[in-house]
Amino acid sequence: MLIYNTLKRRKEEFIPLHPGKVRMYVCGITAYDYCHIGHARSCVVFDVLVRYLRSQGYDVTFVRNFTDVDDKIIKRAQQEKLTEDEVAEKYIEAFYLDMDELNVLKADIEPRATRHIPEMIQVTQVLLDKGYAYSTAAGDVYFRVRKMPHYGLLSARNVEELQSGSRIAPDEDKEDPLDFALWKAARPEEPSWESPWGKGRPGWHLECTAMSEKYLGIPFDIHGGGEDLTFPHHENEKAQSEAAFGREFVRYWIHNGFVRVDSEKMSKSLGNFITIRDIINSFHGEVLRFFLLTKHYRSPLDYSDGSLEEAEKALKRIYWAKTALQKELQKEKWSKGQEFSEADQELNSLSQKWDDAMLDDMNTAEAVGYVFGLVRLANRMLENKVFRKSEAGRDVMQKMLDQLDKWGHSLGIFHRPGKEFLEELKFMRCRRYDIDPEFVLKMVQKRQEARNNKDFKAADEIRHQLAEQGIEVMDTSEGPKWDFA
RNA sequence: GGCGGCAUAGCCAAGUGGUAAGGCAGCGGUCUGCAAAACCGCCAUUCUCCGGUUCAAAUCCGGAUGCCGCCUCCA
Repeated sequence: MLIYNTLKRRKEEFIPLHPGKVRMYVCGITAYDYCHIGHARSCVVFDVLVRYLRSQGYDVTFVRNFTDVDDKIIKRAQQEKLTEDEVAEKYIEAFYLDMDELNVLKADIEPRATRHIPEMIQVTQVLLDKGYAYSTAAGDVYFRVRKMPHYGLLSARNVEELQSGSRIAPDEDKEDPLDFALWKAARPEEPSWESPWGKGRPGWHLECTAMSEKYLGIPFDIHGGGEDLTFPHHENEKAQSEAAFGREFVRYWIHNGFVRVDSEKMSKSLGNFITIRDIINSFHGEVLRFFLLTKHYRSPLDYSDGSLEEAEKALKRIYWAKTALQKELQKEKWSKGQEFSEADQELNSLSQKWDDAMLDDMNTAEAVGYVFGLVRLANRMLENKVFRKSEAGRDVMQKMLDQLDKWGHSLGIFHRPGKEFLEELKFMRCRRYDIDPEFVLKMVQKRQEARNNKDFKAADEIRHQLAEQGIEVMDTSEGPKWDFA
């Protein structure tokens, strides 16, 4: 598999350190607020990476942390009149609920910073012993950035430029403005832990070093996160880890692109963020997940309500085909004769292309294109009566469904029973447009009565009435059905 | 100011040297009492612009313009 390594700034063949095993660490959330679509993207992207690596036969150990001690949590605790622990607990719980909606799997290990204070103190002590860190009279401990010769390699900047362009607040106690805190001396009213340097709390970057070393060992294979973490977080994490352990920290650095709104980064500080729970009020979680995968993970992704509507329609198309296949396969009698090797070959070809796309830096956008290739193939074949009724056709149909399942397993979508999912979508739409499904059903029944009486004029009137609300009535062999246009 | 990225149809979007995937919208046809879905056909001689390299460029190089990100907490 080819993976774009931020450190090298190019795609590289992914070769794990231990054959068949992948050790992967992704920076999780700071638990002080509800997750927005940007968090959703990061979580979904790395969830797909884990799923796909597993589908390729790798034994993946996936660690995703929770930052539960931090300035923002402290501030939030004061605002909400809760303890820091309660704040973290509240938003971690919310995180899990959101991830369930998005069908994001739990990581194998989900460590929290506050439960690894001794490990962090130990790393700090090693850095002090090795001369990479220094403590101040105030009880802070800082990392000596200039002592690391390759500092800046990951984020493509050099220390001189950082210095000159510095918006870094000079700190009286720091030897150098570039130095960053490993340990912060306690301030009143803030959570703190005993340490050899007095009471205090860990700096942000330290937890990832301590916990990844503990659960994965160094070096490990993949470290991921949003691209805004590249600097300073990952750069600092890398520096302190390599200084402490004296060897390479991470082999492949993977960063996902931002979600944007009106061409601007979605972020807390800009206040233009939309939370996951806002979305799933009116859109199915799977629609959001699908939308997030329709663009390559490293590109910026523009969010709008319209783009979700579009994703919903596209996803619906896939489920329609899935439902049609499932329905055909319920038959019990099948006829002999006629092969459908062309369809079979096309299916194989799509399967190959899909893997090629995923193996090339996880190109889910291209891969989704091949899913539609299958949808079109399935629909086309389903037009053929002989195909639908023959054993050979049945085998191809089953293979199509299996393929869809397999792809869906990696992408974390298309896994719902088709009919059920389409009903759920309909329900979401009713809620979004404030339409009463009972009322619609009544109208549909009324129209059917008119139709039975051959009163097509009255029937059409109801059709038009419903159409004004964006509702289509479909006359099928199983009676009338309705859905949004 | 420094560093980095992006620019493909009405919209979204894939495509890093071999002649423009896919989705949405739209148009024509089949099907239908009328529709919807589905199917068939159409929908970028061209990839922001200007130069260059090459038998061959959306893809490589140089320049211009526009947009965005990082350099401060941020997925």
